[in-house]
Amino acid sequence: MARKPLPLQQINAFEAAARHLSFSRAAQELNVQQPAISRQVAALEGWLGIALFRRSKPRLTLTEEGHVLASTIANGFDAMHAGFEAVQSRRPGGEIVVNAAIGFTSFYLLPRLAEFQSLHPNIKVQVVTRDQNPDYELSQCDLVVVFGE
Amino acid sequence: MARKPLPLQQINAFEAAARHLSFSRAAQELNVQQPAISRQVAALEGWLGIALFRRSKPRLTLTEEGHVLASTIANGFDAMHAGFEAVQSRRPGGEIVVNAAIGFTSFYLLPRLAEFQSLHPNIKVQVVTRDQNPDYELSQCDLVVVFGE
DNA sequence: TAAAAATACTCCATAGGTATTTTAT
DNA sequence: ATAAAATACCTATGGAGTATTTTTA
Repeated sequence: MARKPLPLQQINAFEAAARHLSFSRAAQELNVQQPAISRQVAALEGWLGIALFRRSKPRLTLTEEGHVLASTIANGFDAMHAGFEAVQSRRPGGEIVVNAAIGFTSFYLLPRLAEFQSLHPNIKVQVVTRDQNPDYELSQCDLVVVFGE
Repeated sequence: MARKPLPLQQINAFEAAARHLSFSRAAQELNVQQPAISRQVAALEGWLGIALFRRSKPRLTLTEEGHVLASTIANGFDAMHAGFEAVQSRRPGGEIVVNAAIGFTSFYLLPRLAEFQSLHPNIKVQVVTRDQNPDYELSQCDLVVVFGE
């Protein structure tokens, strides 16, 4: 069940460097200096015991192994990006108006509201207590809590 | 061409926590303390503005969004693991014969050999100490360590 | 000789550790 | 009562920055 830990920082640097075929430009993209990329990539290569780039002019080129690794890492990143997209797109927004008696509100609703809010931070919940707002248009509420009848 | 940066550390912590459904056990797996996981996951949730876990006893449970994210991240990690497998499987095998003085061997070489071996399990390293094998054919060695001239 | 990468060195911010409190059952 | 997560506070190490050297076309 346990996974071998992935050297994620190094992977990150390598992924950018592989896309740009340039440590300097990769550094720009990640908002760091060129030596940072150089070191992370070197560390990854050292760890693997495999050269991932050919340091030859006029531009960097990927070795065979570098190619393989770069494309699978790209797939991995794509998968994760897609996951974030999916999660963030299903964030429901909007507002809910709940109408309930004051007792039910204080003893049941409010204690549970915090958790709900932390679960759905961008849903606005407005609680209208019937006792204090007797004239409130029930038709404007999304949820009305009634006991007995 | 540039990608949005992924919060990889947080993702890593979350991935382990999601698999174990426990911050404490995730911490064990990653060889850190429980608060580290707690903070990384909290940071990720804060960043997304979405709760990924329901902190309820007897065990942690994933929210809907947590589920989605966990499985896509798992896919991403799988892809990367596969990439490393692929690259490492084409690692060179074979045998290296190292010739060195006994002092250097015991104080420098041997302490580092274990790590090298775990990194390259299919490279056989044979260490020949000069002192104890004075007649060994140096030409049969792949690496001879010499100090002074 | 010019460009990009590697290296040497210093330093600091980010994580992580320890101790403790809070929470939920 | 207990087991796990959250919080507070401190520390330290990994990784970044600057300056410089090396490489190679």
